[in-house]
Amino acid sequence: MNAPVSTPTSAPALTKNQSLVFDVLDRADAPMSAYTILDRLRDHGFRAPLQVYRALDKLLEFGMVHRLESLNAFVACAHPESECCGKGHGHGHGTVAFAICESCGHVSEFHDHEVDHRLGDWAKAKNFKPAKTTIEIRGLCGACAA
Amino acid sequence: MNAPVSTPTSAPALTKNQSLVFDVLDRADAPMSAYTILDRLRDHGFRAPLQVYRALDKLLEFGMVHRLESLNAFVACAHPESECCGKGHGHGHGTVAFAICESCGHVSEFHDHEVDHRLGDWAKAKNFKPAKTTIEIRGLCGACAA
DNA sequence: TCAATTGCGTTATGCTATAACGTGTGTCAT
DNA sequence: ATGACACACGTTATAGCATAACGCAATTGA
Repeated sequence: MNAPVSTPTSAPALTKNQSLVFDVLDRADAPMSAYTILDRLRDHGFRAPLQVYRALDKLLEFGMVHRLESLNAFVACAHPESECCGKGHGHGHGTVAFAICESCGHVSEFHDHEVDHRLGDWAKAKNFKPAKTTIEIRGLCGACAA
Repeated sequence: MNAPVSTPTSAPALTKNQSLVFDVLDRADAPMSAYTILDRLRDHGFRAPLQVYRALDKLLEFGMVHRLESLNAFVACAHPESECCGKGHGHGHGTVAFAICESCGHVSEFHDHEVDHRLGDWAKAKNFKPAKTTIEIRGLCGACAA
């Protein structure tokens, strides 16, 4: 009784734990640490960090969640349109960048093809084979800077 | 007897602890965690993580060391030429990017003005005020990919 | 049916980072 | 000089992030 359950709607079928973790992240308006997610899910039977980390690993693999390296925290992917962020099966659309407001915590996810291109060129010139690229801008969002 | 000691040579005068930490990083051929640095310096009287973290904080502030967010580790700045990386007093030269080999651990530090420019444009358009930008490419270096 | 795979739960542990306290030492305005 | 201040330092304790290693249950498919 622990296998993924296919939903009427979208992409890869999520297990119960994966759904719970994703829903928490998707409803959040700021990144959450694994332990914060754990606390949110105690009422649903979560007791240990591994339950969260295992779900997160899968969600990351599915491209439904991003990890913010500079925060050790996680966010739901902001543009669920089909194969969002690179691996799914489809094409994805390259590296995603994040602008993180240090005041309100809000995160904007965006993509810049030219940036991708420049970093790709550098890699090619150096014979470096990129696996995963992290771009995170920390600062103040428009609302908070005002 | 705990004040910075001015050296004949370069930039900001470092205290004993700061020098020790910097030397360890500078001699390393891969990023080091704070705790690894601590272990390297036990023989020099280091006993606690804070001794390392405090030194690192200053070295980061001086722009002599970079933190790799995706690794929770630190490297000495690769181009010590004068005011390296942004804050010193001088101008610096914008955001630095890192290519991190997941096989041999080697880190290449580089700068791409166009990438800076594009990210700056995005920020301007969104009215976002950047404070610090992280760019890290993980993958395989030329030598290891071969 | 049986082996392989995957998800799950639990306990224990390890790694990363900082809080809070007190000490000593230089600087400098008074 | 002296006292206020800033800063580096040392120590203990604790907080926060992540994974190892064990075993069980269910699904899949040869």
